[in-house]
Amino acid sequence: MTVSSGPTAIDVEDALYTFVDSYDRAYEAAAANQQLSVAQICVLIRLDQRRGMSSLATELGCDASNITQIVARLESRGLVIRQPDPADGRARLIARTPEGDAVSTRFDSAFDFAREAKNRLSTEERDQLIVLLRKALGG
Amino acid sequence: MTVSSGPTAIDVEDALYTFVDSYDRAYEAAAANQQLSVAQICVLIRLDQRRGMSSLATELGCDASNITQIVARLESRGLVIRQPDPADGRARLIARTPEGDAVSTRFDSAFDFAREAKNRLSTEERDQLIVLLRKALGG
DNA sequence: TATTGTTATACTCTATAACTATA
DNA sequence: TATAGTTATAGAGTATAACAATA
Repeated sequence: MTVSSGPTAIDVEDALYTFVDSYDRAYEAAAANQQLSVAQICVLIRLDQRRGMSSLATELGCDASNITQIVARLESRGLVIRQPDPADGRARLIARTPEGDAVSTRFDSAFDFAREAKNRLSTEERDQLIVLLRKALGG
Repeated sequence: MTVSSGPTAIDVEDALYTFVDSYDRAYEAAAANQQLSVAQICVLIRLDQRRGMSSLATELGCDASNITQIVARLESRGLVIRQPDPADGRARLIARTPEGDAVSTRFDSAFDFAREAKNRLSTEERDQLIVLLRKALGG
């Protein structure tokens, strides 16, 4: 009876935790790199097309009043603007300003974690990883 | 010239984002299930052995004053206690109460995301996933 | 009536700075 | 002097409730 020295020496759950934690820390660091919080970046990068607040709240899984505040801070920094929705007098369309576009682009450059992870794998390994992650997620 | 219909039809970066996002949401939901924030759970589950505040701050990558407040809230809910450190008059040792142990255990039950992910994979697939995640992380 | 968004409020997370007590 | 922890403070994230305007 011997103890395995292969990959099973550590648990999948540990490996997942380590990876997720690293991902999250890198994401937060990249946001901080642009002097933005994760919440602010999450809104900003979802504005490739202008859109309403409620769809943002739904997609991000938070209350609409939360989006109001985050957008207000982004607007006060000149990264987004609120426009009236010609099709619905109640709604506002949020759009990135040119400066908001620039910050969003710089964030994409700064967040290199996923790109680097990808680059460390061969084409076959990438396919394997996608299959395994999808299977692990179920549904 | 045909378009691939295999796993490469989606990107590794997308798969990683989806997985991490699902993991994070499940973690937060499990914490909320115990009426605790993620920050509070992060402290609570690291108290299997009693320990000082500064080591918690270092491990969690935050300021000591932050730990002071989180511990104060956990203490006010009866989940941890602050004890004097017999070996260092400046330090306090934080320990879980029996109720804190119970909440920590219930959190472990509630957070079934990683366990479920593991259970969807065969032994060989688990080994593959560990290898790929470690390689993707580099170093 | 239902929906979109805002405002007021309250609690939590978080860091910085200043502080006390001890090493 | 350096370290462990606290307190005060301020900005940000978050939800709930009440609200105005519009559909």
